[in-house]
Amino acid sequence: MVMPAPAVAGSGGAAPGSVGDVRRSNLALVLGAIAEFPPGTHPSRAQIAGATGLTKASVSSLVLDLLDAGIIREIGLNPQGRGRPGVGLELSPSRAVMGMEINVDYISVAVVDLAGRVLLREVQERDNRNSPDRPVLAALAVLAAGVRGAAGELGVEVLGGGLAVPGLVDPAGARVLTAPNLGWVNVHLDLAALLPEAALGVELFNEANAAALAELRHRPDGASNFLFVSGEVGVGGGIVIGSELFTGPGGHAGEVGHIVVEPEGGHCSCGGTGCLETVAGQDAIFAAAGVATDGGSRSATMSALLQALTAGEPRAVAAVERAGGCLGIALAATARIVNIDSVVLGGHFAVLEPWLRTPLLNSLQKYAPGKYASERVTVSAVGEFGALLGAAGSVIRSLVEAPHRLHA
Amino acid sequence: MVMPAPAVAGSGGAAPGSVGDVRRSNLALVLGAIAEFPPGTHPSRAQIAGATGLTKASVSSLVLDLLDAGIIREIGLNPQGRGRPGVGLELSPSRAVMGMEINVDYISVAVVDLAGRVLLREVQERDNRNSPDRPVLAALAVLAAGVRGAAGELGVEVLGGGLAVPGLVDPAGARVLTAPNLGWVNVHLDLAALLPEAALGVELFNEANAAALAELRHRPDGASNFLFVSGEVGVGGGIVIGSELFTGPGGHAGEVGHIVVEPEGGHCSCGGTGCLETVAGQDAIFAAAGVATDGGSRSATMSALLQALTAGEPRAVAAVERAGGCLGIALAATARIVNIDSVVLGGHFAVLEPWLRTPLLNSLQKYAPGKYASERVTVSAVGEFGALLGAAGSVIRSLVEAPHRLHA
DNA sequence: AGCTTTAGTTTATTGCCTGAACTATATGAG
DNA sequence: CTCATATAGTTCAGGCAATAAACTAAAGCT
Repeated sequence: MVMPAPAVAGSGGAAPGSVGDVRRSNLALVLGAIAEFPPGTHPSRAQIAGATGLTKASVSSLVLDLLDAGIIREIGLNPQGRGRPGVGLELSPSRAVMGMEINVDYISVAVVDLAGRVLLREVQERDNRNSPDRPVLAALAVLAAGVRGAAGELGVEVLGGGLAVPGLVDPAGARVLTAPNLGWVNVHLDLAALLPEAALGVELFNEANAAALAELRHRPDGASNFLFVSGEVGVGGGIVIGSELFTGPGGHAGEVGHIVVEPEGGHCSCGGTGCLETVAGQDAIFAAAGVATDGGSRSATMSALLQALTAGEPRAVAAVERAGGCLGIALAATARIVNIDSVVLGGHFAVLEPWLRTPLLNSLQKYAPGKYASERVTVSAVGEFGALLGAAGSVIRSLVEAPHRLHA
Repeated sequence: MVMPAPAVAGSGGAAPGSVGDVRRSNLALVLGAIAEFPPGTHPSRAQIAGATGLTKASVSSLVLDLLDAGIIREIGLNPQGRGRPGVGLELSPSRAVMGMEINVDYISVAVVDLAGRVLLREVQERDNRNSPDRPVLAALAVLAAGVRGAAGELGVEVLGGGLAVPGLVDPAGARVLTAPNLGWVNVHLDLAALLPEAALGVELFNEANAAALAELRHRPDGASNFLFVSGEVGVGGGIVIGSELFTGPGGHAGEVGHIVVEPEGGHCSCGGTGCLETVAGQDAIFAAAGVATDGGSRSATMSALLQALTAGEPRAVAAVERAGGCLGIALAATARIVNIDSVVLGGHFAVLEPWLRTPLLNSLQKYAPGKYASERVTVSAVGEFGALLGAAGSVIRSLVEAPHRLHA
């Protein structure tokens, strides 16, 4: 069940294909095969040979490199009727990466081992709205250092990290171009300070994109093509195509929150007019539903909305129905442009799904008939920690795709 | 100027990376380097070595294979001041592919040599509207056979072909899923019959996608990321990202004609509501402008529209302005979803550009400020033969990317 | 003519994968 | 208990492709 088209020159450079590239490519192929085995099952070298098409001899040699680098380890035996049992292999549980998230109401970190298990997680409530970047990053660094220390005591080495933020990030690296709800514009982050001396450094992700990757890993239906819609204060999106995040040429694809859904609608913080976010963002829904309570916490307001919906209060119901209808228009456009037929609702869209679903499906039927089957409109499987887990998972994945970056 | 990230296992299969894959990858790398040199300049082996990063020895060996396969040939000498002159190389002018197109009002074929020169072209007017597929394909086969014979007399061998049709095609191959203006639904085409015994067979393309690829090849600005919008009876689109056609997971990305631009608008032939095509398709514009002449030819109606516009007739001007405004809404959505910042107008959008441009730019400013610079909204460089040339070019390109399919 | 410069080829070396033979370790039959 | 069988994993010779460096080829310059 492996099937990646093995590319040789991993690191995207202009290097021509040479013989050594084959080694790198096949290291990633073998490591990817190990990573893709179902959790709990530990493939043997022979099984990997079967899955990848490489010979047993090659796999043995490649596995040896990965063992030496400490990326994988041998674990137990796989008896199988007759014959010598295979030696189980798994991604090393003593190597890990750190997922980190900065959001409007909190900062959080998690340590995830290479096999994808969450070893530690810590959330700190913190009002980051309109807070400058440095103190936020300093607080995050303290949190990260503490968790990293705890991981060290468990004998786990943190190799690198991923940081998710609710805004557009510079795909090249360490710059947040705009994060309206944090009040950040073109902010350069000192990512290295978050995890000093980590072998792989820290990568920066858009929150919705990271959450989309977490969905990819945890989807029960195993979908490999979908749009993840993240409903927070803003409305974000992450497009997954062929089990890869699709970011577009500039790195900011999937901005479903700013698709025009009401040409004569209101102004948006992005400068546009009639964007989905002006109808279906949290603030917009709260206001339209009449539950906005300035000063109150966001989760309290959400509780009030849910209560109003349960009570069948017309204003609340109408607000959510309008949001659902407009979400449908945006998803219809997405289906036409990137030819996606599957949607995962996250954030408040997941919470409000019982009330949102029918107007959404009606809208999709009206504007993009036949493009989305109703069973392809689903709710997030990972919940509120999606961005955190996705940021970590993405770093693991990039290591799996280029293991030579670590020793070897 | 070469820089493709060289992938080893070209043919997408599950084959693991072996040593021989390096050879295939580098054959494509060398051939690509030759193909990308400006027309008229013929690179030497040494120049290719510099461009690709391979050593002179490797290039010599790879070039020998390509010469043996007849894909390239040596042509003249490149003196350069001191030193031994290099031997020029170019894609073989005695090998060619055939571009073919079926459209509403005509069928056409062209023979294009591997260097991209159009050797022969033939257009046959024919009313294919609501014509069944077999007679159309039979007529096309006759036209193709004639042109192929003429090419043979020039000493040119036709290796394969590409066929462009105005509808959604099955990415796997030979099926037209739906072509509303031909009246075709789920039609299987016997492509092999078009070019019997051609080494590479015949590939099927969507018309707008093929035209987008032709734009890519002929753009004066060298843009490698853009949306091509094809205005015909229907409105189609082709998305080019990183010099590659982006087709999405199902193969039908870029359907800009069916983005919702007027949520309370009219019904569309696709079953949707308020699609761009209902406002900006040729029939819609003609009707709104009051120049619809049933029975008259399409080009006569277009002339009437241009005359009305030049005369400043309010109804015609308003129709085009409305189309431009709605086109802006669709392009705004595209910018958000795939993060594209450049648009090429084709078909009637190119013809109407003088009247369309201002309302389009105003609309983009209103709905997606900052996403498209006005100089990134341009008119097609290839004109009406885009689909034809693009279909041929795409087949050449696939040969360049996998030269081992031919002899070698 | 002879020096310099650049193009292209030849040769030895290296790295990696493959295939086949070989060793290791389990189950099951007699 | 022992031997046949089956499967896992390793070792070793062979081949292919790229590299580096030396070498040959063909021009201009003095």
